[in-house]
Amino acid sequence: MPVSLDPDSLDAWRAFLGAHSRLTQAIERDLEAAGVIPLTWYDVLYALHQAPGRCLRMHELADAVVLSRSGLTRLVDRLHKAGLVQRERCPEDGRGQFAVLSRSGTAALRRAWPVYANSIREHFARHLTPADARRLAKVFSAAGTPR
Amino acid sequence: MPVSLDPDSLDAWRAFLGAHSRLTQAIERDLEAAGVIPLTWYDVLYALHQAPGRCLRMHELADAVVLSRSGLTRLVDRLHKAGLVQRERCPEDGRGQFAVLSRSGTAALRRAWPVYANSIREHFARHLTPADARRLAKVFSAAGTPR
DNA sequence: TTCATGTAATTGCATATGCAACTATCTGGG
DNA sequence: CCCAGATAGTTGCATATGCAATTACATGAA
Repeated sequence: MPVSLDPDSLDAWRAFLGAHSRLTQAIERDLEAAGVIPLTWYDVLYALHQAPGRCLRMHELADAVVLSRSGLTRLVDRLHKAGLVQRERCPEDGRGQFAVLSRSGTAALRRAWPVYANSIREHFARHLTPADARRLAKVFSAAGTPR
Repeated sequence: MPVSLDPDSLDAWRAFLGAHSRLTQAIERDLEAAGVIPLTWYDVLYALHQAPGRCLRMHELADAVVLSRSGLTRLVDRLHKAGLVQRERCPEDGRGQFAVLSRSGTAALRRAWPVYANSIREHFARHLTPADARRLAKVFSAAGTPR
């Protein structure tokens, strides 16, 4: 096992970490200021929106948003309390629960989108060329995935 | 204000978020398994290590690791309790505190580095060409920074 | 000098999150 | 059928973090 790392890769990693912190803070600030749902809520609702039937099993949703099972349970609790998702028992598996995007959830997603899109463009996309964007999407889809 | 975002940039953003979650989890797991300090501790000690005199004012350190003042106060408390940093009053400003990297802190940093470097390479750098790494460092240094 | 205003850091409180333990259910081998 | 072991989800507990309030000090204008 090699013990070092080439300096450019290390620079890239450090820049990546720093950018993530700054970007999520900046975007959360914009969302908050506009009075729309926060980033983590958006991610969950978006994952449900993409899913067939606008619903997913709890563990699928946890994987989709990269959160622990327990973390997701409580996040969905909060979304449910806010009326943005419903919970449904799974008919084929008595242990299972579905999280289902509600009508209010869809509305919340739609209201947040212009703010979010703007914020992503302003803080993030603005710094990328079209080629960068494509390359970045490709590289990061693979990163962190088990070999 | 435009209301949309080109699809490639959105893909890049989503990939970026997902990659960050997966990568930090994977790397934390490796660090934990090897019995060395966690990522946030590493970041703080590294920032101190880079600084002239191996010490920084609390607010400089907070900026360096992108953490709130209160968050940093408590993180430094934990590092102090673990013996990895010392605290010192600032002679020119009675309100100020320095966080100073201790001998144990330097040792902890040195022990963690091979594990961390390996983990960064394995999970992250492995997916990048040298040109990617340079481009990425450049792009992310700017991202999230005030205009 | 003195006081109003601003800044550095810490603390109280609320929230978010993971791990481990737990409950309920499913599945397959006897 | 029945039970052992696996899996889905939730909950108790500990930790990490931000915001707002607080304390202590600094600075500059009158």
